[in-house]
Amino acid sequence: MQHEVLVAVFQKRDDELCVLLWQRALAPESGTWSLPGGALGADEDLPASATRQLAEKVDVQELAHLEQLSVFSDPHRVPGPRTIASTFLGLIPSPSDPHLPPDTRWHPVSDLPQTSFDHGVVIRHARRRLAAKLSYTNIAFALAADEFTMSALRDLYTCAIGHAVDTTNLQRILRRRGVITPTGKTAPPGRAGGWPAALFRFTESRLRVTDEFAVLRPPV
Amino acid sequence: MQHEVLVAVFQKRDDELCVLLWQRALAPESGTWSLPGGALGADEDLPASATRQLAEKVDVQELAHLEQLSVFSDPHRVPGPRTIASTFLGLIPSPSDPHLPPDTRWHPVSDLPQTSFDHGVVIRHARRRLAAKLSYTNIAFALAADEFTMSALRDLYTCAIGHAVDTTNLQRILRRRGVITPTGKTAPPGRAGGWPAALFRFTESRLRVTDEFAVLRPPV
DNA sequence: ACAAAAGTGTTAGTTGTACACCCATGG
DNA sequence: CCATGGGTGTACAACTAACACTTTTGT
Repeated sequence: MQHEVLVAVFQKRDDELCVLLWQRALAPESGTWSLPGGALGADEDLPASATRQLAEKVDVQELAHLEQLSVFSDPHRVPGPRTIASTFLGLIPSPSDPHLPPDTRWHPVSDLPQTSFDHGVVIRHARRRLAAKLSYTNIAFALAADEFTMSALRDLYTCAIGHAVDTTNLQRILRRRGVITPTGKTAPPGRAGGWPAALFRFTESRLRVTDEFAVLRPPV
Repeated sequence: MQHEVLVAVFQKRDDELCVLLWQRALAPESGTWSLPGGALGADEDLPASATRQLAEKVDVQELAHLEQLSVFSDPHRVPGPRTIASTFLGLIPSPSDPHLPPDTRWHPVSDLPQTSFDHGVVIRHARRRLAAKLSYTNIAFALAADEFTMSALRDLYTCAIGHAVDTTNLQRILRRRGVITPTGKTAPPGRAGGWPAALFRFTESRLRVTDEFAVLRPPV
């Protein structure tokens, strides 16, 4: 019984949420696109393995967040010896361009190529998890730049969550929760003019739940 | 490399949330209390294995809900050959008393005995997950009876979530979300008198998220 | 001057909590 | 007729979505 790790690595690129995939050269399912990953090593746990695989195979170093998703354990999920897959969600900040091997490419999640085995399901799971956590945690820190304008952050939320987001309300929510902090600095306006935008940063760069109990919260 | 399944099975018993544990007779860690589970079979996936183990070893048949928690993969989490543990949360409805082997017993989660290996961590994870899901899903269906009064349901929430819950508001929330439905019937009052309580049932008996987006919800 | 982009403010609606009050029943 | 406990209603606070208006800047 084998054990592999699969990571759905997301990054925002050109106003699209993208996922990192590599194209299989050999059978089975040659030509289809796979998630990065590989066999679990003898003396590492799953998160360590995921980090190592990404560093080794696709030169991804700047992983800002990594979390476990579910385990895929169908005895016949892949041909050959039985292999259990532990899947992960990985996030990379936006202005960063890791060096990729030639068979590896970023694909917009809205337009995926044919994926290998059950990897398409994994990607959908990961995307749902990301969208959900954007609304009650500070997880966006792992996709954003160190410093950013509100409109950049709005674009990030918009493409990651899949629908329009109001900049004003987004700022209100994130500031009240203490998720973002103004730096005091401003960014120069674009070439079309406009008010110089204030710069913000995420207060923390570790996952934190910011809206734990929507209802049935404990009494004060 | 071995792969085992561990299940934290919860039930409300006597106004206490309880978890099912069995006491190890042999080394290692003899005398400590363990979660039910065992090795993953060659031709079953993880949920099937969890269900089978419970049915075989502790005669638990009425599992109303089962979901995956995280995987414990520390190479040295247990002595002997390396064993990866996939953990699950299992729920059993309240008026039900499965036949248990002599070494197996229900333990209130507020007063756990000494647990084996990392099983204590698993129990805490499971409990947190349950408490969280009570507030945004209909997961309580798996702990409640077929029909119940609001005060019975309030007691269930109170002991599962760990703090007082207002009956009136609980009913309002759950009815608005369509989680519970009145049956029209009433229960006779207790021996001290009082208004006969209305009976309700859960609208669905499959997990459903009822409060997906607390904020940043999609436009109508 | 004008358009673009960001800041400011307001309104209205929803949701949840806390709490007071009313009513049916058994002793 | 009273205590008990469930039902009904209201007041209040918190939050959010939607959107109009104002201000600064580059062309």
